[in-house]
Amino acid sequence: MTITDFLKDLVDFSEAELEDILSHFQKEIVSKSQPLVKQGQVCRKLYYVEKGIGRNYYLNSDGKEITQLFFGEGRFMTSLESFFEESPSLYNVEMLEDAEIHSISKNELELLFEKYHKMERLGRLLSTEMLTKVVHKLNAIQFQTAKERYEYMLTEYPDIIYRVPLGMIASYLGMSQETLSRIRKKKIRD
Amino acid sequence: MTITDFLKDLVDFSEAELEDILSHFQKEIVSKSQPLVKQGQVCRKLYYVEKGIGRNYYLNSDGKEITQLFFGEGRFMTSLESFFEESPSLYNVEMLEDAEIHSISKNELELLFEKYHKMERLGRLLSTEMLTKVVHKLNAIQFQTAKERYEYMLTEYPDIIYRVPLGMIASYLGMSQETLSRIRKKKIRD
DNA sequence: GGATTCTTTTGACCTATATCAAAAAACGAT
DNA sequence: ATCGTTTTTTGATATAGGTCAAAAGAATCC
Repeated sequence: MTITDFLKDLVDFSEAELEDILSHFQKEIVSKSQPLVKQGQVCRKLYYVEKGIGRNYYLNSDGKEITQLFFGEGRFMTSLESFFEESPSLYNVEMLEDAEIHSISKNELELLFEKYHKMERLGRLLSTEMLTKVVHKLNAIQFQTAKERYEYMLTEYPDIIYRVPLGMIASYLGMSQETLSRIRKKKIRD
Repeated sequence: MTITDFLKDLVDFSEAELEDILSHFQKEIVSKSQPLVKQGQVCRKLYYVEKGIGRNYYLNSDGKEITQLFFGEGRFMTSLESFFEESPSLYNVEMLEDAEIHSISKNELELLFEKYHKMERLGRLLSTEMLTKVVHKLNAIQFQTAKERYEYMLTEYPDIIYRVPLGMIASYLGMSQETLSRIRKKKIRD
């Protein structure tokens, strides 16, 4: 879904508003694995994923990559706490495939929030959407068995699960790659 | 912190705006454990906690209470996904002490969002604040040991940790009460 | 199209944390 | 203060899922 359609769907902007808003976004073609945000930097951009899948991840104390969130097509992506709190990012952000994204800086976004009531509304809706998404994940992680978490992933992100490496999904679900491999194997048998 | 001060701090409303907005909130004195939202109901109210501590929790398949979030003084509280998605609540919501809260219905809130650009901004700020809070918790839960999660709780919610029963904190942190008890004991020794 | 690198699977073993059960301590109401 | 209830602690035991290491399978590249 193009960013234009996406914005229109969420809030009924006039053509003029929409044009103005879109003019503040920059289209970027980024290649797989190219870092968009690095752990430790303040992330000052918000991205819309038009094509591709993004993720944010961090390196734990053993140097292992832990994926925190995936961002599919038609989603806004950023290093959440860093962007909102202007704090050093806990995460790296990258695309997992060659991708087309649209970026806007925090400053410009703030200006748009000031300028348009409807834009502020858009911001609120995106925030709450992201919030419910994270709450769902928290539910899944907190008290479910590894198998149940995998099943959650299957229903919640069927599009993503077959497009990204197993190890990333395992870390996203809070389990080791070996465990996920074994669960998946068992699943196929039943 | 009173709701009036809280709102003023976040967005610079005029006196008239503030008065109008506050007139849509209802002050409620609720007693400890009185259910505000029940699992399965759609939660259509947002609460501001002026005095007391609230939580939402659910009963898992074994009938055990699992606390998902605490809401301290000066926080907005609701059953997040239920309120935003108008879906049946996964959680019960209650106060853990006799409390003073201020409630507003979703409808009235929406009207205020329509009416005031600044109100929409307030909604966005609250949403993002809640979002970063949940992201922090997710970080803590996903890949930390039980001990590390307890330490996270100590720094993030020092006010709450000594005011609510151990079992609730344990379930909030995704561990058994016994484990938390043992961790705490060890901590005291060092 | 074979060599190289990356990803997934499999097996053996280990550990953090769960569970169960019961004692001890703290709390609350009379 | 005392009885009953709730909460916390402690000990013994069980297990889900982790770690390590190596093999098997895919993907990528000159």
